[in-house]
Amino acid sequence: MPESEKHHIRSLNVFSQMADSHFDRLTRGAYVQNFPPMIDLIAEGDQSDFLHILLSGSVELYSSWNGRETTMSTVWPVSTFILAATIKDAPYLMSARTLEKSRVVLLPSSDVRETFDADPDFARAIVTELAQCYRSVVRNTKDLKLRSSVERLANYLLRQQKRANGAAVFTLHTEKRRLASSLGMTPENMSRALKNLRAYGVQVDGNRVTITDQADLEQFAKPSPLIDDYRV
Amino acid sequence: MPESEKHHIRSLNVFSQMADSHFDRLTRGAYVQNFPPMIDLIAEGDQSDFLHILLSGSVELYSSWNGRETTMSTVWPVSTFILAATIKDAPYLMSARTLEKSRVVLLPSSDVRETFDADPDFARAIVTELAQCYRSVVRNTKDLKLRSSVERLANYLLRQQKRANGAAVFTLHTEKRRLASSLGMTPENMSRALKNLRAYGVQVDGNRVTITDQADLEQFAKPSPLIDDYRV
DNA sequence: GCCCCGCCTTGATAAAAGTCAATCCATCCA
DNA sequence: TGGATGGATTGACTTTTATCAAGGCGGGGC
Repeated sequence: MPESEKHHIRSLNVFSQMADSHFDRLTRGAYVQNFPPMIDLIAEGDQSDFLHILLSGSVELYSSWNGRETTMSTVWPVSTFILAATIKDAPYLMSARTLEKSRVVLLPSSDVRETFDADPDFARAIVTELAQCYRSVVRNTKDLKLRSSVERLANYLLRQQKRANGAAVFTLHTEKRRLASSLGMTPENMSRALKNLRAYGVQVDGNRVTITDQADLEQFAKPSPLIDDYRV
Repeated sequence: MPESEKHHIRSLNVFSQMADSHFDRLTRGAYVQNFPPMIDLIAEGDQSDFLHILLSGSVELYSSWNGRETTMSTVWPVSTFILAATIKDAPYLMSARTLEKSRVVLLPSSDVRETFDADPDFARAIVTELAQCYRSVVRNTKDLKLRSSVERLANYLLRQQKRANGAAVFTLHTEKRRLASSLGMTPENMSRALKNLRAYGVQVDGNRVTITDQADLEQFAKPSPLIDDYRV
């Protein structure tokens, strides 16, 4: 694994505080790989042999049941994914596929668990990361159970807008069909939901979104820090 | 805090492996309290000053938004709840209320975090517990997004049946309206869903459930270990 | 015992969301 | 350039789920 990329990974919260010696040992067993788009990295049910770290590109986590499929979340660089399975040494609950050409680091799960036991700073970072993941899923459950699909979409747009520094015009970085799936609706329903939001000052052209009436949209969406603020 | 109850708590996975000295220090700052039914222990948004442990009774975790409310999960003794907020020193994402008369231990969050840093065995146990919680929520999300309400109910019944050692007749320990909320539906819809399941060999009388055609129900519900097996 | 209250159920209706099919449109590639 | 491909949209329709209102039923308190 190239030094420059080690450096890149080192800056992740999970690795930033740990001892050099432990980090070196952890990355010694690691390897890096490039994948084309739409390649399955992980199938749900598999044993979790590696902790994955996405260096570039993007990865979709999804799940299937009875012929249906749903997007659970999308991973952007640089971040780890499927940490819980690694920690518990249990089967993956989600599948993962690349959306674009992606570069991924694979850290043997057993090394991660050993390092966890050896390095308190690493342990602290892992547990914080895991707590963060847990809280994300809880917020997502609240979004799903307490809001209608149009409300979920409206709040998603507001969150994306915030990530774009609050600009009135911003771009969707996700295919609409995937967005629909991750928000728990069909593409058709999502298309209509976007039309409904015109009444609250939302204009969409391709993946370019313009919010013409911020106050109106917010009054409709009623964003809450306990659901929508990823920092909480 | 009485010795007998310290002993009780000690048997929890989270505390069983840690050093005696650390356990003693942790429980020194703890206190125990009895609560009547339907008392709010925690309001979402509050700062997480204590890690809670339920000794007896039962506690409902719920969330609200825009005048709506949903049950997130029900806690049975003996277990901790709202661990992630304690670890992250962040506001609670869920509220908690007693359902019955309940006995609860309160451990100051700062003590928990200090002990985490001091005791590697405790750290290991906490991270395992947290990973378990995370995976529970992920499974719940899959249940919500991939299944219809009748399918969720059918699989819930099969899970409860398994907990009752697979007996054909078993009891629901949750009020139906709460069950409906936790499965993401209205009480009316749940009442009809139960009627629908008669066609697959489910008979319900009060909170007494009889499964007359196991194979038929399973063929309909299609339970999956990656959604329904809490051990995975 | 009897009344009240809260939960559960049922029916009628409405709203939300999904399905199916057709069309539009941009992009990629031969 | 032009055809093929796949996503996005739209319309018509069905299914699922929620809402509102009315009864039924059972347990607790007087």
